[in-house]
Amino acid sequence: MNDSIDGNSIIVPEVVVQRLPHYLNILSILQVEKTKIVSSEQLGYLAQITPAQIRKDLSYFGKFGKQGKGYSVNILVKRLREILGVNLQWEVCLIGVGRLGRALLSYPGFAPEGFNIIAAFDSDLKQIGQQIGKIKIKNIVEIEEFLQSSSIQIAIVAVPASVTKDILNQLYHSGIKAVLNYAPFTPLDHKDMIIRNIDPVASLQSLTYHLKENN
Amino acid sequence: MNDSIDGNSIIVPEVVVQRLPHYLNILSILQVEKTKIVSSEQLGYLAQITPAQIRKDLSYFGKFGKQGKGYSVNILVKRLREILGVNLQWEVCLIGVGRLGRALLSYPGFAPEGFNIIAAFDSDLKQIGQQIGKIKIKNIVEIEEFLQSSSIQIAIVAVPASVTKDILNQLYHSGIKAVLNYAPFTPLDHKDMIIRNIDPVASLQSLTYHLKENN
DNA sequence: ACGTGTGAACATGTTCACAGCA
DNA sequence: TGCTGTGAACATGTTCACACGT
Repeated sequence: MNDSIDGNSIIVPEVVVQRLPHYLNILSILQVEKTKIVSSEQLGYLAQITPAQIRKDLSYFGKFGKQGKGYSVNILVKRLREILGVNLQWEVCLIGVGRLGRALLSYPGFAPEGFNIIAAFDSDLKQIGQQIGKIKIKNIVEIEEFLQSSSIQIAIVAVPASVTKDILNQLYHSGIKAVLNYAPFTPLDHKDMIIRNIDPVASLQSLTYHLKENN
Repeated sequence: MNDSIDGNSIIVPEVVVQRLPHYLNILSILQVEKTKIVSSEQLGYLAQITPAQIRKDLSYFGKFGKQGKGYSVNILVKRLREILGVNLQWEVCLIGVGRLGRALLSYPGFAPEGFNIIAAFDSDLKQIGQQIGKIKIKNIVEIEEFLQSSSIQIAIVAVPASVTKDILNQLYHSGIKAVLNYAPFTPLDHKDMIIRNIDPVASLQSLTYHLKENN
């Protein structure tokens, strides 16, 4: 119906892709706990997702389960890691080395998952040339040249909102294919460049909507 | 059909609520630029949302537009701020004062939007008692008592994954109604407590799925 | 007997297309 | 005329329910 082995014939809904890291996360914990087999029922309970949805989601990528038994945790972890590309190492560049950018540079959660920040850029002359850990901050004007002689496909953007649009344009023209954007944004869609936004203030604002409602 | 003035009779889809901060963001910029009137067409272009969707989204809350003209930027900003509750001040507590927690404590983006971190908790004895800016870090075991004698409804959680579940339980029993969770999570649903997750690694992993696909 | 994998039923969310008002 | 507001059409996503393999 679908297939994971030959070139994907069926389009996997984006929502499904975004749930996979969550499944993988829980499965990795089960793996550490030496759990061998898990049913969609149990996994659903842990992930707070209906068992039917889990089975449906996984079915986009193949048949991983054993009828009457459940899923092998090891096999499912292995396959999900392959599917997500998490088994690979990814080089990432960081744009913007302000307060937030620096926190991201020293965030210890990226490297163990295969995301390695190998270059950082800023437009502030006071920052440029500084050394942070192994990385020397480069001038943003050099980015296009730098990216064209590298294989970096992912950028983490932590610049002020006012320049985000220009930066995203620049990244697009430099061949960046995926962006994790921390700026409160105006993401004019670029085909072939995927953007994920992280905006804590927007998240808080959608929370207060509900708080306000029931008082 | 719906109404915003009397007690809400129609349930607003969650996706709609989550788009409102984005609209507000763009409208605020227009306001600074002294734009008086905006059509759903223009707003849609800026927000990368179809005009029909914008009109539909707004229609859940009332009729803000003028036929043949468009929307008054000022009025729409004012109303959206009221709808989201962003016109109010919100007291927030922070759980976990590690690397990430400290970055959040000094993040300058919360206060201007009415989100004020007024207390911080940790379980690490080396942290407890320390002063960061105006805040003295308290022992996590005091949190239930503290929250019961306060009106804080929102918590920002920045603790290790392994203790997230316990913390969320504790917050729930202390009457917290909304959580911004930075931990890679296992959010066993608590009714009457809304959780928004921020997980940069999960976001990156759903990005690599697409990068891996076309190579 | 048990739990997966999946078409079909259902629910939710988006877009269309146009009536109605300034 | 121009653009909103909205029912109806359409598209996407979720759940049901059961056939099938072990």
